[in-house]
Amino acid sequence: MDYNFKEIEQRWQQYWRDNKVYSAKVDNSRPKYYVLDMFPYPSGAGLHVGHPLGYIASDIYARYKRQRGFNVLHPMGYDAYGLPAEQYAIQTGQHPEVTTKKNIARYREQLDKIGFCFDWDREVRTCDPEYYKWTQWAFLKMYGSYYNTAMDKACPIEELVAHFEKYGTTDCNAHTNSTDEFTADQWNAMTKVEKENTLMNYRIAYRGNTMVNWCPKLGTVLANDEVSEGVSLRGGYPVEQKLMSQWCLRVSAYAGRLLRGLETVDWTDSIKETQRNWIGYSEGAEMNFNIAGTDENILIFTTRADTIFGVTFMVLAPESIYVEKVVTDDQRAAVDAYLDEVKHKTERERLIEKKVSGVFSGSYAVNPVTGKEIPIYISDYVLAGYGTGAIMAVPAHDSRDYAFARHFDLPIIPLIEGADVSEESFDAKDGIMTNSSNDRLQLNGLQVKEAIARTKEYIAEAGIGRVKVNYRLRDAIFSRQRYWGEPFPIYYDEDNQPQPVSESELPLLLPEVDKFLPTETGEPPLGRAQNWVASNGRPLELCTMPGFAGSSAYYLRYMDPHNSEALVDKDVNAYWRQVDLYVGGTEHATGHLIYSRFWNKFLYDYGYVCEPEPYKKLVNQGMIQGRSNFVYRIKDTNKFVSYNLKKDYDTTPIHVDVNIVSNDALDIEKFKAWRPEFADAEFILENGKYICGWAIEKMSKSMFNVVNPDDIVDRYGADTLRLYEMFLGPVEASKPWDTNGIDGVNRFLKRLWGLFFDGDNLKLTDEKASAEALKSVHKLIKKVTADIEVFSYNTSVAAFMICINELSSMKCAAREVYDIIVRLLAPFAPFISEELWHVLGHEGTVCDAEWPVCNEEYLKESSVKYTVMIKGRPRFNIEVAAGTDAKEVERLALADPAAQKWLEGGTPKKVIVVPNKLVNIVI
RNA sequence: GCGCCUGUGGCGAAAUUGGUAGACGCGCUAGACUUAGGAUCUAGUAACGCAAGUUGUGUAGGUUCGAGUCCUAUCAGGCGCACCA
Repeated sequence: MDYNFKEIEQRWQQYWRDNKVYSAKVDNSRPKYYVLDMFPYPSGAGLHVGHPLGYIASDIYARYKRQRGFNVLHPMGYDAYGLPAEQYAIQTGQHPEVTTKKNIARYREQLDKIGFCFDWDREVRTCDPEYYKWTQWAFLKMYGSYYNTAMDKACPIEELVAHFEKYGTTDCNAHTNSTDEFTADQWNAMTKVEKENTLMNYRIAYRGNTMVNWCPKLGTVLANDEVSEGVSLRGGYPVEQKLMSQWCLRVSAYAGRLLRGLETVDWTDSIKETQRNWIGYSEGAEMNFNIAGTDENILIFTTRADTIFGVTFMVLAPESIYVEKVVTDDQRAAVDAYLDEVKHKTERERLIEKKVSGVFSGSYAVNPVTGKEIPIYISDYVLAGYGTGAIMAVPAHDSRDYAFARHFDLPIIPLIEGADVSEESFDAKDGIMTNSSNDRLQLNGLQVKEAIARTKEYIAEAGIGRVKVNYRLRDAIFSRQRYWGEPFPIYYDEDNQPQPVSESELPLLLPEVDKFLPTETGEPPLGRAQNWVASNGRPLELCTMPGFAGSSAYYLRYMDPHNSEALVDKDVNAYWRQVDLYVGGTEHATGHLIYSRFWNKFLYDYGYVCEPEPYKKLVNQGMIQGRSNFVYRIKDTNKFVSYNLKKDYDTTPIHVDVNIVSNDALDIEKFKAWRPEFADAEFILENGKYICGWAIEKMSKSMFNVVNPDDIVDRYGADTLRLYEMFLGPVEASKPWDTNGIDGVNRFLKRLWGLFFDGDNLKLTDEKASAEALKSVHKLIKKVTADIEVFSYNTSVAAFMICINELSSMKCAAREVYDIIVRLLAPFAPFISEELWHVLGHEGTVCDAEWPVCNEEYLKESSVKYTVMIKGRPRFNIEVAAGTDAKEVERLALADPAAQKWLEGGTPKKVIVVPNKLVNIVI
């Protein structure tokens, strides 16, 4: 009986499905373990061989944990809302739901073949109303909340209203982007609309006028993490800045907690660092600069308070609210011209040009420490969105201020001893202060760090500002002018004010539309829907939510996917708690992984979930690149020359489908059939073969290097695919796919099979295993157990191969040995393990087979080999009884004739004995 | 510019964390078997050298009896952030 993987895999796949082998249930008597993969967007192209890499890695871990007695939750679902299905719908008229369903079916088929232990009863789809009901529910909760900065958590907005009614904004600890202040009387005198508008400055989900990344080609706004270098990540279309009224999430209120939370999770340093960068903590001070001749102040933020004596001018962002207050009549025309110019530049142009521009406002500000008057400029090198949108410029110690000062010929005052600012600014926070003392504040002679601290103290004492922490993280823009997304549970009342749809009306279903394009009047596609009104007849919001909405809390829904009363039941959540192991790509470092943590923390604030962080450990699988093959056509002919002969000809490399190449040798017949123009191609061969060239490139259709996992499964079986993907290298590393090496692992499985069967007969016996065989297999237990814990699967697979080779050469047929091997192999190659598990006479399924324990007794050696090093090289070996002490080993080594030959009768300078390893003799 | 990561055979990669560098697999070479096949098995395979030996982990130093591993500098590649005050 040969290893018939096709038959085995089909049979067990069916069995697992029929018997719901991988279904998980809450069981308080057993410890839980939650293994999660980032769920895929079901694209039309299907899976290629790179996609399952992470799934295989997590599947191995999930199966391993189960064998170790954990109650494992390992679900899978689909991130089903997204742009590609909608773009496809626009082109073809095909409803995105139809496309999505079709793609999901295809994904499921591909995933099933690979033998994952997903609990499919828990599948979620973000576009399913039963699912997005809870996305909408969370949005309503955020709408009904504000961020209490004293308690450092979200609280009901009603509490804020009560505070306003009693005290106005006095002692109000609420996160806001508004600087407005009002008394209780003023609040109480406000109209309903005014109150609503004011509250929008506090809600966690709010409607705000913000500068957004507008992508005209896609007809929608994009989040910061969906834009890179001025173009959209999806599609690569140009993106411009535009002031728009949009739904936003007050993610910035959580910046501090998102930052601190990173210390409590087990993620790689690089991804934590990426998040830290994105959150952008900076500690500094806010200071008020009086506008000369008025009682108005300009608030600035600086991390270099110590440089206050070197401030020679101020700069406002063009969008700054202060601009209007400082423009004088004679500068009005110049300022307007500049603002106009800036507005017409896209962010991309601004970045590319990088030339100094700006305009004088006409006004002066008073330096609060020196009392000196300094000019106020307006320039786009200051960003409205960071800090206060206004800076104090210190050209001597900031390169951007320096460039500006040079351009406008403004004074440059050095403040650090020995700093040469004739050619460039001195930006380092290092040195001794100078030129920095007056009767109010003395910094001269201090180190920069001391000066910063001293200045901060002074600012507080003198009441001209305060110590302030600033974050780069901005609020998330939550509206998309698109069809294929979650509708907002929001309608607009008679005053055109947004109002929440009642929770009892959720889910608010996505309506049908005739076309998936904006309306003639430029409204989002939902504007085409008939009867798109709330139960009270008022019009509903036309935007939909962005992609990250549905993926932010999906891991919670898996815990309790069919609950119609709650996102997740409290007791159920208290059992599964959080994801213990999360596996996915690094591309979500600043998107999904931030939003999801934010969303989780918000739910945590209300006690809906019991853990402040959603993902305890994170493993980032690497990308699998493609390995392209090339043929070389001799110019102006239809003749192709083999790789190693091409240097004699003038050739053009042409991508050739990797599926008609094997070990870099071209299948000429298939090549001729591949494309009509190659039908009568001629070849110059080497050794009777046509050898192709190769290169590592991204796996993509256009490079003809896409390898489909289905093809591999058909040819070698899922177990071989799984083992090979793991054998390629560390899970975290990016590496090229090269089908060439797959024979090696396939051979391993065949050999294993061959150890069980001799023809149709079972070869195994109940004989006692030899000490040698036991040693080999217990070494394997030790190695594989240690490797799995650190995701070093490639070395595990190697260890299996070594063990099988050893058992094979010692002709071991002892059942007890193979019983252990099957248990160990089960997470890696579940199909063949399942089959062999039953061949060994076991009942049940191998995924419940107990994980074997290494018995160190078997590994003990009676004697130990020491390598003797002389002059830094291994020279000979000695063998001594196990447990011989170091002194004795040294004596034996020196007594050896070989050592004597090197020593030539002398004595060694030094002898080092490393226990059980080596003796180093220094002469 | 700031921050993080990675450099080891023809290729993918190992190295018990400071102890015989290159495990394991691919490829390659030779051989065996065979109704030539993209099957199986055996042996070899870092480089130089007939050999004893010598040299080898991007480069240059350093610490150490001993460095792929630790320290300093430097080069190359990748990733993240970026007029962030």
